[in-house]
Amino acid sequence: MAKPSRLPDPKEDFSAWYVEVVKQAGMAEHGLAKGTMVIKPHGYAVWEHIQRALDDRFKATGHENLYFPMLFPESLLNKEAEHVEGFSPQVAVVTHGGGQKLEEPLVIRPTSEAVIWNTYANWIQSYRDLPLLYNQWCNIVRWEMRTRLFLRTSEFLWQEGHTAHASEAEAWEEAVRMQGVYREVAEDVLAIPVLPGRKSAQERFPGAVETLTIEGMMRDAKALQCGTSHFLGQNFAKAYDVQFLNDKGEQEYAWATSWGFTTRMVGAAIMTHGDERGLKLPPAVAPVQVAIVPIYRADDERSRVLEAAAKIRDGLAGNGIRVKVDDRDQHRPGFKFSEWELKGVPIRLEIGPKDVDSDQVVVATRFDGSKEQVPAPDIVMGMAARLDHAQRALFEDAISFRDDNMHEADSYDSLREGIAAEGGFWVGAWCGEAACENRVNKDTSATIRLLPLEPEDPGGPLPRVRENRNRAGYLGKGLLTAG
RNA sequence: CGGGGCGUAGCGCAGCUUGGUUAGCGCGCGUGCUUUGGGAGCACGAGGUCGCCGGUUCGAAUCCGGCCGCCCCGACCA
Repeated sequence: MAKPSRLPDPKEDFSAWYVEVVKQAGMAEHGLAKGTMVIKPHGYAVWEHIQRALDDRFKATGHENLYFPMLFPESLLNKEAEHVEGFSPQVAVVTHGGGQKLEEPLVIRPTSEAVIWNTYANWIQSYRDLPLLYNQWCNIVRWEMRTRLFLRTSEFLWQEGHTAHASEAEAWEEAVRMQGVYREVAEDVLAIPVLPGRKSAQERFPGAVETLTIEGMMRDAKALQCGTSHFLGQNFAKAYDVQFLNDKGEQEYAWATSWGFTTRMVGAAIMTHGDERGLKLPPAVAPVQVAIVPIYRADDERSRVLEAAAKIRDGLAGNGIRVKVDDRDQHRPGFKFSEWELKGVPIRLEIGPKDVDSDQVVVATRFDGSKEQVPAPDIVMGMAARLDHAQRALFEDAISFRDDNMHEADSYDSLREGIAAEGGFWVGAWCGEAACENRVNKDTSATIRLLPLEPEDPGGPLPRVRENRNRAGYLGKGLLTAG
């Protein structure tokens, strides 16, 4: 069997395991400035697949990409009261340029509502100009006190959608639609099961009327916010004076949404699917879906084996599968097996002289650790199904883990004791008062991760909500706030 | 901002208490040979402003003062 792992045991020290696996698998490393991150090719490629999955869906739902500047005058941020209060503590400010002190400091965007709505004021005059359905891919900077690779970095990559609408209903629909897109990408692409809902007032985005969220459970049974879609009402339109003439000839403030999905989700995939051997990447985002490890001794074996490997590689690549032949001479097969497992490659093919002779290939599957011999001619045709199966298996495994760690609390004591003893997600009734929310946090270190999306709708998106539907909340230990 | 840790070769570390002449070890790296079906072995070799500034001393990685930076645990947050 396998040699002892060189990674920390995720069951004993999940945090240490996470940092080590990110580094050893070649996903990312620390940058020079505090909290910054160098995203390495293996990590960036995962992000690129996430980008594509999202961007395709944005386009399909009628959005266009554009780009706004990273720098804008500090005063712009100050126009929306809650927004400035929420963000000013973590904004990086540029005070000098060209060797001189700037007359007005510039902020590095922590998010772009301010700069975008300031510009939308010029773009929107009539209801005929609406809706604006725009998105931008960019980096942003938030001066966080505590940082972790991918999960919370001072600078991170994301997309931020910013839409403007002529009616409240249309904007709300948009916010819900994009939450749905996020859920689809989280679940179908990253194989991370998420619960959709809305945030409590305290947990809302600064300046939002409602914040819709999708929440995932990581392997330490803690929650991770996986994407948010905000219904901003008319708050930003009022702050930046974005009015339009409606079809009745009246001036009206535009209705807004914004929504974001970040490089955090690379970390989320790591924390949802990894094990003591390293990553388990969902095939949909795996930079390499199939790694072929050739095994040989002498030169004649080498050429025979590599020839067979190349043939399979070409067949797989021809079917659109991301495949790589690991023909490095400086490493032996055992090393390569371990390394590809660490890097989370879903399928590994082993081809040696014996296999070439018998026209077979050994197929090793990462998610369950299985190995089997398969006739070489069947490999190419069967691979798409294997990858689909791996994708589903990761998702289903994550669902059962989450369900095993989801509980209902029927009293305050059972909630408090349950969280302390078992952690995980807890569903319980909540009176809606901030004071009670704070008390729960103080007593248990848990936060309200989400509330039902539509309280009145008995067929609403939240399962297992108690009878008093608009008073129920999912409580998960916050990933970084739990004690 | 509190608490803890660390800064010595690409990475991980020892050396520092008790100052001393060519600053070590493991991994990695280069060359060669033997190896190759679960993280190879041997030999030779390359690689260092000991975080920065100042002080003490005949002599500082080591002692003293100051500064800077990063990581980890909380509070803030995607």
